[in-house]
Amino acid sequence: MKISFIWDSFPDLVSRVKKLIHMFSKTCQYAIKAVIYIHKQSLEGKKVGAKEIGQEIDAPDAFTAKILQVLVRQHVVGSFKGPTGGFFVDKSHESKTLKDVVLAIDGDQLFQGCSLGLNQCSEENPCPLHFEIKNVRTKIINMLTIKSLKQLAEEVGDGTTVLARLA
Amino acid sequence: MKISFIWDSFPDLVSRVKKLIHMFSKTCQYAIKAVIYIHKQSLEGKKVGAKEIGQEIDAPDAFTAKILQVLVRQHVVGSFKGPTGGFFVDKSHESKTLKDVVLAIDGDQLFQGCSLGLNQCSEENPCPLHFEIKNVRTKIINMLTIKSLKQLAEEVGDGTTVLARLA
DNA sequence: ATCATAAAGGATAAAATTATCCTTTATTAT
DNA sequence: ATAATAAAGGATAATTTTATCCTTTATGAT
Ligand code: FES
Ligand code: FES
Repeated sequence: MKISFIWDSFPDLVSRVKKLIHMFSKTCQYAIKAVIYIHKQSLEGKKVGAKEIGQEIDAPDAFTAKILQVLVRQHVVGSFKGPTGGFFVDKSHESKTLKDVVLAIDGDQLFQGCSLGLNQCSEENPCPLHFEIKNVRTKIINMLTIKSLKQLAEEVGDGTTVLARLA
Repeated sequence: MKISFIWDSFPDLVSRVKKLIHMFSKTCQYAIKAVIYIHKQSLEGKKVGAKEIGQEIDAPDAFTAKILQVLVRQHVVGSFKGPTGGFFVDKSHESKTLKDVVLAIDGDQLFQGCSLGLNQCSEENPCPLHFEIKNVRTKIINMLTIKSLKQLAEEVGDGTTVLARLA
């Protein structure tokens, strides 16, 4: 999945400072997809290994394993070692949401930090975007909490949504 | 402005995959602040140099200069070389908004790309966040277009908002 | 015309993020 | 008990983003 840009062909014409900024870090995108996949498999009572997860979400498996370590420590998902081991979720993970996944991986900058990078978001000394950003944050938090991870897993299960795509 | 984390003190306790993800890249944060500052100075008919801009927005000035090159090429701001030269805005930049700044620096991923990193955002083959993300995007675009750059500059001018903070 | 100034541009360097590999530890099946 | 399996963890590498420095080009002041 190598992404190419039109301006890659004309370095001297544009020589633009290119970037691929998303709302979530790449690591966090993997984490979100991994957790949804684990939920999906847990619906059928299956535990899954890091390798399988990596393949299903189109992420490098060693890196996926690292991310899963964090998620286990933060109790977003559970794990067992050894044969028949793997990652899973049970009753104890029921209350977790995508917001918890994002917090575990990307931290709270998206929710709490100053969007323009001032040392902290402050009502007394606000940056130019401060007051507008609140609506955005409300929507983001809503997006990350409105549906349960189980629901999201079911949507993937019935083909309504997908965790990976080919070309 | 060195940011320290509580878990830096307990590497073995947490050894978390830490990250500082914002909505905008650091480069884009600089760009936004730089453009607002240029507008502010242009209100008083002043052109400003990259060095001064860097200092006012608390960004490295050589790096700020690079960012400004891109913004000039994208016609978000204007520039003149030589003595009495510098960066400025005039009538021809009146219609530009923060959205143009973000597009110039971070590209359109935030507005168009798949939030979970699938090769492209697609209605037919949507990722689990696809339908929810739309509301968020509407809000983000609103935030970046509701106020003119001139307005934002005036708010900084009268002290309502700030581009940098000390501690 | 010459000089000083400031942006433009090229080449590198530093830091952070993403990715891989290999060893250790826990668990299960035999 | 032993061997096989899979997560946990450590070390390191590749890539991308951020940052610096130095040279060239354009412009205005003298
Ligand atoms: S978002 Fe910048 S100060 Fe609150
Ligand atoms: S945001 Fe992922 S497919 Fe549209």
